[in-house]
Amino acid sequence: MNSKELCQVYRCLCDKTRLRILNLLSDGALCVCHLQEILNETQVKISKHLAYLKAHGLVESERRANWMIYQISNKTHPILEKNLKCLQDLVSEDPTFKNDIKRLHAMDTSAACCPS
Amino acid sequence: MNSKELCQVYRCLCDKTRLRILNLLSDGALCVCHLQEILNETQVKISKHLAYLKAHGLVESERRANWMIYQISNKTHPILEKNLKCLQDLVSEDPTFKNDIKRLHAMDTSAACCPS
DNA sequence: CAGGTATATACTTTTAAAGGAATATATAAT
DNA sequence: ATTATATATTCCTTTAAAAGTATATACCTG
Repeated sequence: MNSKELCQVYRCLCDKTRLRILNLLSDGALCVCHLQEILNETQVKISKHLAYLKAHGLVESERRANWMIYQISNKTHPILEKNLKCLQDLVSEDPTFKNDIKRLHAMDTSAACCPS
Repeated sequence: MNSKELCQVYRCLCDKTRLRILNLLSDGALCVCHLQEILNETQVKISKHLAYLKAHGLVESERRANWMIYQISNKTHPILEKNLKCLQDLVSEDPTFKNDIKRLHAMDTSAACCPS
């Protein structure tokens, strides 16, 4: 990874919505509608941020029937991995991140869209 | 540190010039003119990026006669420290960072502006 | 094929910030 | 006081990207 790619990773990380998405995906794969529900944001907003993360290699997507399942890319660079771990460390400090995870775990995962 | 502050740290990190500056300052305090010389960028550009980093608490400055000496803030948050360490790890991978450090070490530090 | 659901894209407006040119400020030297 | 040097600030133009509205696409069901 060179300096330009590194900047791009940081650009991906410097938006709160994207940090919340990455935080949730660090816990496991999720479909758009679940992210939308947990973050309580519009479909467009979530979708565009996911597109941004995907365009820069931070996440991958896979279609499952009507749903698109997103997950942290399994080809991530050490730098990104370290940053995602930093993010985990911060979860306990920030109410937003903390609450997102709480809502995720409280969520009904029996729906058709849920990755098994 | 909350999610908003975290985003701001990443915003500080998502510019190549600022990463180069932080990389150099990780090695020790430097005046503006030295940064300018090593990065081979205009005075305004360096000065504005330093102002940005200072405004967001990543660096501190101190006047020494005609010169302003900048250094990594000694009140940095663990998250930032981890990221700066990541940056160090990357130095060997990226020619720009590598070369900057090389130029720094080759530099004559006997000038009046040099922090002792 | 028609209709519904989930997601993506296009278009527009607004905002942050990057970079350059010119100018201002602070200190030092004479 | 004047001049020189180092650095900061202001003004301007341009660009990236965020958010919203509307529309398009993909897949499923009947």
